[in-house]
Amino acid sequence: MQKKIEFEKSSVNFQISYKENLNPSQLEAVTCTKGPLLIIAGAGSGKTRTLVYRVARLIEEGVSPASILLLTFTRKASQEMLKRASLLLDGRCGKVSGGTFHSFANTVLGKYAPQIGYTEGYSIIDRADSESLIGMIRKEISKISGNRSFPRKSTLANIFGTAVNKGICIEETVEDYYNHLIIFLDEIEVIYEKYKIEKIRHKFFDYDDLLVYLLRILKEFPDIRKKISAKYSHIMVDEFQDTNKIQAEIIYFLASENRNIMVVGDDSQSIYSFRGANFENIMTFPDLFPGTKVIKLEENYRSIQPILNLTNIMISMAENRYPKHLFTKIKGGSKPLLVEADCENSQSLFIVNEIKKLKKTGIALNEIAVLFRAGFHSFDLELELNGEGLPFIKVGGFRFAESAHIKDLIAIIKVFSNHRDKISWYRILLLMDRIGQKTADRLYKKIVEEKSAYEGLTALKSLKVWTQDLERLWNLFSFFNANPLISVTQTGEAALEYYLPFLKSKYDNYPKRLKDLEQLLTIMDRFKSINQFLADMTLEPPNTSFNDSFSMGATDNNRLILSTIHSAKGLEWHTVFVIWTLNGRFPSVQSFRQPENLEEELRLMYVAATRAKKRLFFIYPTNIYDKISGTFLNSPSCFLEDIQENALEKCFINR
DNA sequence: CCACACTCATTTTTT
DNA sequence: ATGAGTGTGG
Repeated sequence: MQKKIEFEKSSVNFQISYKENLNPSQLEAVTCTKGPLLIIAGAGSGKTRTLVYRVARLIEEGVSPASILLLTFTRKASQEMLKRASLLLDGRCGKVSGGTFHSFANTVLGKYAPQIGYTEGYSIIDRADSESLIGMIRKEISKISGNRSFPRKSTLANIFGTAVNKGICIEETVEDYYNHLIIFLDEIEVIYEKYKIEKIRHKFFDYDDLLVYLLRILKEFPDIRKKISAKYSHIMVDEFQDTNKIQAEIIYFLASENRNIMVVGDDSQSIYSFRGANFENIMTFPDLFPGTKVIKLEENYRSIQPILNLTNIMISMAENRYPKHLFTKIKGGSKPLLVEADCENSQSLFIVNEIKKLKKTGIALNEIAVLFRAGFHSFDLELELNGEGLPFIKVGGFRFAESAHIKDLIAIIKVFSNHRDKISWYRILLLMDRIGQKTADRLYKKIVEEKSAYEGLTALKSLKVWTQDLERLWNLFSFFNANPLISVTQTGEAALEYYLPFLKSKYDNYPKRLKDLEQLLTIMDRFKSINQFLADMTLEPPNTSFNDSFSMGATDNNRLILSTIHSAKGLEWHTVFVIWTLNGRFPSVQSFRQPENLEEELRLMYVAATRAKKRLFFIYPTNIYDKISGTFLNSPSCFLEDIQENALEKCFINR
């Protein structure tokens, strides 16, 4: 300690006064810039602040920005941090390499994919694409079909994802997590093998592949590993509790040369185990990197004490591996409130009412959030908010990029970029009249024989099925062909012109969808190349749906936030409403079966509660009929029911 | 071979 | 409310 202070005084003159802006633990985390470091950061303990200051500190110490790697959960998070660091220090911070594991993998693979046989580039497929590919294989295989209970393509995708992310085989996955499907094990395995082959044939990477292949390159090519890991002298990983085994291994190899690796996480906030995240990663980190220094951040700067009292009780119900006790210096405030409503609509009305009251006391709408377990939980509330003219923005749940019309338009652009893309061709062809499965199949086979989409389409001209739709598509591609230098947006505009008739005939709410597509065109404006746009769309799809019936123009950023809890990670608001805290819904009925699932639900509730700065409400409707169990759900979430009145106030409301 | 209408089962969370 | 499978008619 003594030494460090002298060092700070003598050798470098820092622009920023770290000591005045950070508490002792934070300061230690920021100034310890050599060797492996594990930060256990409780909710609201200034984790982001610490990362931001550490970036600035490293740069002030003379580390080149490009050799700092900041891996975060979403790209928005890293951009936000680097922006804050830039404000703190200067523009150099913006040059730090930052992003998600997936986008980082994409950058590396862009350079080294030829090493693993992907010589002519690749496309990244999102979840929906990978499901359609699986669906095609599934159809071929299930001539045995007629069996209704054969798993759907989405279930199959889940099984495959779980297997990869947990690093276990299909058999084990089915046994452990999908035991009711064990009778189909053979078929599932066949489909999986075919899926892998198809991906390679089409040069597709799904989300998991990005990580898998990155790891493979790091593992199997020591010279490349050396090069990459030497490049990044300092690595920081945020939300480490939500990384999986593959990601932990990637970290291990990336840090192999310099060993200046800092990971930040909170085992109590691990909420992604369904995706293979393993908070054991936090526990085993010190074994992976001997000599790891562990620092705990326990002072909470976000919430008032009454909220912390409650969340401390909640998390004490979990098996806590790194025990911590959060405290705050923020005084006063009122106890969290648990509200029973007699039906879903009175739950919504209660919230609308409270929001109106808060507005009157001067709280901005964007300082208020309503959080829920699943995307559809907010439907009734959305109607009510629309009726009241309260503007809101919804984050999480159904995604903009996954809606059919967006995917349709993107499919056109995709086959332009990669004319072998089977998934997209099917999408485009099946839109057309008189073309179904079989014809699409035939046409696709002919198209891939040619060198480009344009030539492929030209080759179809002689066929009987040549229709007006195909003629129009051919026109579009000959336009692309004749104008190779048009911008991304111009490409999109031309594609939209082609697509418009389909949009009109397919959807009766087409003006609304057209607005989405126009929105997409403005997004495209930011990109220099089509491939960059496509990669970005899949790696970081816009996560809000434009529920803009009441967008109200200019007040854009002053809107109420509706969000899934997963999407609310890391954020905070003055007031938080958690809805549907009904036993059987949250925790969900399914999670009662396995204790570890139940525990994850508890952590999820903990994450929701710790988002609140000043006021916290839990609301649940009663008398909800549950089809699965055939009973009526009436009690509050078991995570809240037994908490005493001195930590949680309770009340009832009726319409 | 395709379109359309009907049935049954199914509902998290996301890069 | 939505998707996937089935059956029928063009």
